[in-house]
Amino acid sequence: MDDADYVAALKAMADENRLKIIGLLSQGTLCACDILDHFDFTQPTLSHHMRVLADAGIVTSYKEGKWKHYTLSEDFAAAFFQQTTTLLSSDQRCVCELEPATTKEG
Amino acid sequence: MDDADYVAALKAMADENRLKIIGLLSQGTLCACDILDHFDFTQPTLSHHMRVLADAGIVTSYKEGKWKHYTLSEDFAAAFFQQTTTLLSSDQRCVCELEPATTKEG
DNA sequence: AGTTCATATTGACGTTTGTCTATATGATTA
DNA sequence: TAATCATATAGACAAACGTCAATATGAACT
Repeated sequence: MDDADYVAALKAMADENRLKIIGLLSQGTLCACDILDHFDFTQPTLSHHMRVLADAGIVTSYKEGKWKHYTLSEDFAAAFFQQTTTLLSSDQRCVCELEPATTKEG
Repeated sequence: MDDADYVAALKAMADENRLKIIGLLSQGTLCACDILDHFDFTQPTLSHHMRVLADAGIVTSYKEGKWKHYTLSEDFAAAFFQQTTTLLSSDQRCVCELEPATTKEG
């Protein structure tokens, strides 16, 4: 997980509902239908949120017939902790020195 | 740091430039003018970013004459790590059970 | 008192984001 | 084959967001 991945993960986590989804999945694999039961928003909204979390590398999924099961990515927690440690530790190299000053292409 | 504070912190961190500011400040206190030297954006943009970080409880500041110095909040790192641990640990209570289902008033 | 410097505030603008309704797609069942 | 169920996609919309130029405010200096 490099700095860009860390920012992407933070952006994905920086939504109340997506954070709750992550918390649910930390307890174990769930299908979309089970996840949806925990919220008041519509199915397309959930589909959108799961897409955001998957694109950020936070969750992975597999199909089982009609059902799609989601689970937290295997190495996400460790990588996120490691990046957070790097960011907040005063004896690490400054994160601004690890990236070129140029703007990333969108 | 409760769940709402954690979401607020994540939102504040979920910007590439603000994340770099946090990284800079993890090395020690800096005045706004020194922070600005590390970036290409304008002074009002920095002021806005610092406001966001301060409101999220990530940085604190003090004035010294014309200068305003910023520093990471004393307990931010520990609190952020603690909340992250709670979120991602499979043996903790689910974060969705710690909050009522009602939408927070904006 | 006027000037310079450091920083905050205001308002505008283009972009991004969360949510919905409607619809499409794929799997299963009768 | 049609109906049902699970989920993704498309498009619209309002709100939020990052950035800028212009301006205001406060501190220090001359």
